[in-house]
Amino acid sequence: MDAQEPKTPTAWRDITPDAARRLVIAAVEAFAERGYHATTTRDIASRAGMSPAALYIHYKTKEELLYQISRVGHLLSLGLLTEARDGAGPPAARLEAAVRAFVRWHAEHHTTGRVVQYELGALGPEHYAEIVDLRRTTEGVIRSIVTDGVAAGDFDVPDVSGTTLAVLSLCIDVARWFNPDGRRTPDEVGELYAGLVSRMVGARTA
Amino acid sequence: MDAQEPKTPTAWRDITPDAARRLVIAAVEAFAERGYHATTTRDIASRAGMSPAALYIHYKTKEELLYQISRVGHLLSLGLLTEARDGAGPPAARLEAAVRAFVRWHAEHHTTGRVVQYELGALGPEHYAEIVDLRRTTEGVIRSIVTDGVAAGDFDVPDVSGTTLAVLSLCIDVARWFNPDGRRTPDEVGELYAGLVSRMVGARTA
DNA sequence: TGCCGCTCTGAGCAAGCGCTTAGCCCCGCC
DNA sequence: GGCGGGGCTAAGCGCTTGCTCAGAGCGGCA
Repeated sequence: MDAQEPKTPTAWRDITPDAARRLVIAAVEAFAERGYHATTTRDIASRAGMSPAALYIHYKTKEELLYQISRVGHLLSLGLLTEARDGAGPPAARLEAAVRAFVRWHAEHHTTGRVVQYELGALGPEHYAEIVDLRRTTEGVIRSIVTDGVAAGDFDVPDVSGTTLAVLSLCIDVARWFNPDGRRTPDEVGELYAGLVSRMVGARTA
Repeated sequence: MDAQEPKTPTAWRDITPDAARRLVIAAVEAFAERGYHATTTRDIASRAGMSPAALYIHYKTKEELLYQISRVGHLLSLGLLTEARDGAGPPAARLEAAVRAFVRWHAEHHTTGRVVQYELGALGPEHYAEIVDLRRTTEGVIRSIVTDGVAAGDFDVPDVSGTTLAVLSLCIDVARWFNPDGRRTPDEVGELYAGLVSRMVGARTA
């Protein structure tokens, strides 16, 4: 377990002050490992190298920590997706690029991904609603690429809505099973999944 | 919410005595709704219509309840899968049957499925090890069908291991997003997914 | 009728939870 | 050189948690 050096994932680079950033990183690790409800504020604080009370100087509640992680995580992955959608090239290439980037992110940041994808039920009602909205947007981005492909005659998709759901679901679940000590690198998983998704939408082999 | 009649899912039919069965069903609902750690023994007991203390007559701990649910759930879905694998017909048909059954089960019993698939981290070490073993077996069943298809020249799968993982992942994640009030019935999702998986493995169109 | 054993309850214990408070340290500014 | 305020800690409050225990109710058997 000593391979886990205390690197700062790029996601949290611009959180200040330093203590606040250490707290989010500690919270991500703890939430991903044990789940939100099984994680104590004492655990988060001690991982960040401070006393339990110090947490409350930077965050009002434990839930607010989860909310920040969830918000930033969703915005980042949504950004990757929109970038791919707005890129150049035919729908097939853009869908592959989107899947590659999305999957790569969920593998690379699989701890954050786990929190983002599987702990949102612990959010308070208004934060939950906000996150659900982001998720709907995310789904919309993939759907639009699929729709483009169908319209262009490049894809063969009988059920656009269902297939979109399945593609998104497949990519999201990477955060659950990905193991950095496993056989595949994030890039390799992204490549594999891009190919699988191409087949799912019946993309014309160029 | 009154559409939720207190039916007895077939999975728990043969648990006796009656109170013990009511407790598992209550626990499945509660765990699926809020997660294992956010569920209190008082909540489970009151859903089952009894006092908190009564739970401990039938189960030693709250974790044992989770273990029973996890064990039975894994065995049931594993049974469906092996049945499909050992059925008649070419690999393509058997893979489709497996996916159809597995997905249908995870949609129909999506509450149980959620607990089975997403709460196993809360199991104690020895129970966890036992469940992980069942999961390896499950993966092996799908892999063997894929391998059969490749050997028969019916599938085009560059990466058997990775594709198997993706297929399993896709099916499992149904438990997370499936909504019984949504547009799709379990049968429809099973059908959709069987088609998508066929494409993923590059099955020869019969 | 008397007794046993199974099921269940009311009351409650020890531990751990999220979070608060009072006060200390220390750095920058006048 | 004094002081104000942000960052931090030790202590602990009020509450909930998983779980226990002594005893009540009751059906079946002798």
